[in-house]
Amino acid sequence: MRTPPKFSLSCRDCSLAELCLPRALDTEELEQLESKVKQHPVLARGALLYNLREPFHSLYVVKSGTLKTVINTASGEEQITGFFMPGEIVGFDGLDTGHTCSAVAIERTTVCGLPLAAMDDLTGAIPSLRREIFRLMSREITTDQSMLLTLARRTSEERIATFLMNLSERFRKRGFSAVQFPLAMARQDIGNYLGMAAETVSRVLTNLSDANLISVHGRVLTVLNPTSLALRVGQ
Amino acid sequence: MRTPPKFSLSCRDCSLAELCLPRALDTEELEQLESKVKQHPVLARGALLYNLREPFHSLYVVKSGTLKTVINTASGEEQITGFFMPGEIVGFDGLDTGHTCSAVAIERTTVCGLPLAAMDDLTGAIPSLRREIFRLMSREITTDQSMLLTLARRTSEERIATFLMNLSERFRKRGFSAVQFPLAMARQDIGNYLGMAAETVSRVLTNLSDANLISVHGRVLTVLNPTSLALRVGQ
DNA sequence: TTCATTCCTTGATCTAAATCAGGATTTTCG
DNA sequence: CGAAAATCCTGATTTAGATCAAGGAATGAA
Repeated sequence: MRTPPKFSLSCRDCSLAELCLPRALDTEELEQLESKVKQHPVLARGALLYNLREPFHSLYVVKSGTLKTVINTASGEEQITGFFMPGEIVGFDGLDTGHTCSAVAIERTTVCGLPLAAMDDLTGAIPSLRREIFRLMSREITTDQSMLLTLARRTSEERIATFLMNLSERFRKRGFSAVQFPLAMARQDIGNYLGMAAETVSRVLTNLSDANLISVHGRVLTVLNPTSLALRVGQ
Repeated sequence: MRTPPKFSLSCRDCSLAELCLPRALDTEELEQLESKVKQHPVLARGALLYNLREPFHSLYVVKSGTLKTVINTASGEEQITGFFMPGEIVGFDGLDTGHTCSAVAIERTTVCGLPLAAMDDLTGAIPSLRREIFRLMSREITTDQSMLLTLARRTSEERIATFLMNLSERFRKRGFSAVQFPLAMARQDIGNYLGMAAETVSRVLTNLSDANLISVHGRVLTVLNPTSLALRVGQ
């Protein structure tokens, strides 16, 4: 069996501003923001970016790799609340009373951060940045809520189809291919996130492959028939 | 059968500041905020506070009654994403590209609002208000995410127990009884929210009543054994 | 009050997906 | 590289909860 092409996505020389706040700021404001952005050491697979209950330190932008956010329950169980791909911001959960989940790298991942103090100052000084942060947080709320729609009373196939279409759309928005992208997370993690057993994830992916809607080679997913796949979402 | 006592919860003469931003603002700032808060006509049962896709107009605080937020899918199906009780803020979903859900009164409800322009000005002028809004939005993100935990791989009893404990805690925080409170929403709505059939909601409530953990009379729910009920959550 | 509507409960049946089990494949790392 | 570990796939069985069905309370309007 041929070795599947390994590929990874990254935003080289990224900055928080470039990646996440397109057109919201003018050049001077961008520079102000840039100057406050801190680089962060590379995260190995399994490394923590921040931990549950830790006080808020920074907002982070993923430059390359993938993070998952996890709620750890008392009994050691874990529930994944989100995956974060290059260009996406993670950390909004921590602004109230510290982080309510942990952020873990599921592969080698690089990020940069905007520290709290800088965020506090800049959002006061730059109205358009303030509005942009409000917008981004609002979008996170919307995203989480649409996830409720994905979980409640949906079949396993509908959940997987929704998940794949969602990934595709997010990669497209960030300038990557919407048709072929890495599926960095394990079946176990997908199942955990979507509220189903890993075995079921596997079965559904097999079914979708057999129906020629997708193909999966190693970590690389290809959408063969986006239209038909969208139908399986079945709103 | 005796008629159950009807009771409703309300925050009389409430203001956004008093209800939601305790201790964050000084007297002068409070007055600034107060002066911008707009009263809103009473909402009858079933009335819309705002509609899906409507541009953002205000943040609203519930003074009395209950609202639900609903995503309407193309096929006419609806998914409830949240319930909002007296003292809680609704509308954060609209700050990005307009409202992504509708807010509907499930009983006679009164609210007051903070218009966008006022929010924009005041969050610029008052750093502590800005931080408070960030905190409130962060909390909404956290709430939605913990809902994912409630929905994913939980039994129907665990979901209902979680839902009831959550309501109890929210009423307690707002100064109402944590032990006896109104269950304003229909079984159908609870089921929709928790991703289960209305019949199952009914069965689980019956089981919990039979086990003497709760009692339900009309719209009034009483928690008879909070400790045992908490165990049914099964983290 | 009475009637109509909506809401709630309970029972019987059916099904999607969990669980259990085993083997195959891929990845990791010394 | 090669062995160990992790991950993935597929089949058989079981079960929680959906669905179908019907009668009973509560609510609201006339």
